Amino acid sequence: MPEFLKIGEVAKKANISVNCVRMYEEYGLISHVSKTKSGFRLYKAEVVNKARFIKNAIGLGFQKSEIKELFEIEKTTDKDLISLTSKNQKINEKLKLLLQMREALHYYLNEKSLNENSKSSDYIDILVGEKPYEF
Amino acid sequence: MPEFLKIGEVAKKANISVNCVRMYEEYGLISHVSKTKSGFRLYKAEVVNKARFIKNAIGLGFQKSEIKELFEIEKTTDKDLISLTSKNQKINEKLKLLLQMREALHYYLNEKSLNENSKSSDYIDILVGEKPYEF
DNA sequence: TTTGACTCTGGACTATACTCAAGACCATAT
DNA sequence: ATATGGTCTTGAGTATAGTCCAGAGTCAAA
Repeated sequence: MPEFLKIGEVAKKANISVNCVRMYEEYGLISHVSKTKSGFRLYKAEVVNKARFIKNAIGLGFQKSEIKELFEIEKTTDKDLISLTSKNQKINEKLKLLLQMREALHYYLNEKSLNENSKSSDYIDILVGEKPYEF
Repeated sequence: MPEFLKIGEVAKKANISVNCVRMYEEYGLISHVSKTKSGFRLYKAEVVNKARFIKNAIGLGFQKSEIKELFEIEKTTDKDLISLTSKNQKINEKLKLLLQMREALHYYLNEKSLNENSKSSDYIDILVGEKPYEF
């Protein structure tokens, strides 16, 4: 007999608010398996991972509509692989920018503290992509 | 004699709206070097990169306040390396999630289309991090 | 010198993703 | 049985990052 979770437990485990869980459900990103006779939502344990993922993806600038699309990819026909590769492209663009940011921080944390000759403007240049980081 | 850009040129090159450039400036993320006697803002060419970066960073879920902090890192004393490493941590978390998303998509794009035995639920499991992707 | 494109300031409006509050019901430990 | 805390629905309010508009001034080419 599977143990179901009430909304508060899901919220706590996913580290989001109860209202937020309801919002995600309202938007069709997650769903409950059943309700108690008194109307309490009951969720499968997997929902916690999904909810946490949604929160993280939103923190990465994805919109709920995009996240919904990601969840529905398994239902896509072979024909709309275009939208799939466009998502992959978007992810790669985000990755590229994050790596650029990380390189700039690493430059600042390592090189600058060791090398007095490094100009402080180099950091910003690497950060915004004006100067590639390569050493 | 350096060529300065008017706000419309910055906006066009950075692929954002004129209003957006003004918002970024108002928030202290960018600034103009001078104004024409008639009051038109004049920007250095580098501002374009910075504006594009700001837009991208916002698309990655960073807030303008965080981006401002990133820009001000060069002014930080050696003492607040804590906040620096926390930023690095945040970037690494975002990278991890993006890689997870990319792996799920790759799984869907490659494995699933070739292997009829792959379950469609595997994709979601990899996507939300319930099942690591490793092959 | 007039036309059309650009810029200025200021303020209202929008979209997205929440948060908070009210009033009522449910669950359970003491 | 009752107090405490969780949950329900509905609806209003908030934060962030913008967009849009009005009315006025500016610039440059025809």
